[in-house]
Amino acid sequence: MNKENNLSKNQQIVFDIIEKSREPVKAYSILFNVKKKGIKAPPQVYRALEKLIKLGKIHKVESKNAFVACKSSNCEISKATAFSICETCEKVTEISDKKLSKYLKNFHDKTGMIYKKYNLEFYGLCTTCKRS
Amino acid sequence: MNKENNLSKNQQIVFDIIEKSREPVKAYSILFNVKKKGIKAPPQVYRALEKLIKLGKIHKVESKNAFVACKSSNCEISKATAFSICETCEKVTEISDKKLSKYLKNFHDKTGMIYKKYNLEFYGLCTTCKRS
DNA sequence: TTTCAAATGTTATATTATTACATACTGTTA
DNA sequence: TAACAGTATGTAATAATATAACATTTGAAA
Ligand SMILES: [Zn+2]
Ligand SMILES: [Zn+2]
Ligand SMILES: [Zn+2]
Ligand SMILES: [Zn+2]
Repeated sequence: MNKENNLSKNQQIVFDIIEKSREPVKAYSILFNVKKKGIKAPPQVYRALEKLIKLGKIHKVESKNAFVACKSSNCEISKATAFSICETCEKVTEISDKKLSKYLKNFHDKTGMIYKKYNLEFYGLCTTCKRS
Repeated sequence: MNKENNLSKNQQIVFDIIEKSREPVKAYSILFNVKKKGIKAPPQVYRALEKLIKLGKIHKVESKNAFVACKSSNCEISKATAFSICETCEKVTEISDKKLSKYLKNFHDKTGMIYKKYNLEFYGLCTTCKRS
């Protein structure tokens, strides 16, 4: 365990990769990149990912099977995630919008189901790609 | 082509499976179920799925890698999808809530990105599982 | 009837994720 | 300290999901 932040060795290694990346990282890309650090097999990566998600340090972008570090300091444990995804350049940005999250946290459907978590993914054109 | 609805043979076969199911269906479960109808290989299923999604006849539940028939008559071509997913029984329901979809269609982030599409997945406890 | 786009058939392979089991490390408590 | 529980690690094998590539067929329209 790393005393600073409670991450184990493998968890820290995996987190560092994701945190440094400017784009969502795929599990096998992580695996490839950490071979030199002694992580050799998929389960080691997937376990670290699972824990990091539980801790809210990273999120999975479901439609891309890829992982991003949490950029929104207020989602300690990630129960409410929103992303914008550019369909052209594939850039992914975490949306932290108080109003949006409030709206969605308070949303109830007709059936009376209890919502504990949500994930929202917007697809479109980022400002850079819009211009070109 | 089936004149009734513009679906090709394979598309119709795949759609029928999904439509009849009370739960989201996985691609390889479809494949298994259509072997008897002459569809033998993954690409045949994935192509049909892709087309059906484009047509808005089905949606992919991203966090489950599974497919459901569209229940909301107003999403002809599916650019705005929302689901509720029970974490206990895995039941998935398409949410059609005018206010919600209006809110999300009009949502804009700070960056000025243009949104063309979204997918929202709520996780929680359905009314049945809540009781037990 | 030529033509073109869409759909199909087929083989192989790529990518993503989990199972299963053995071992080691960590902190807590008897 | 010794025993214990919970967490983390290492490793091999395999399951599950998805796509590439290429040949062929079909169907509607010009
Ligand atoms: Zn976050
Ligand atoms: Zn872009
Ligand atoms: Zn729908
Ligand atoms: Zn349920």
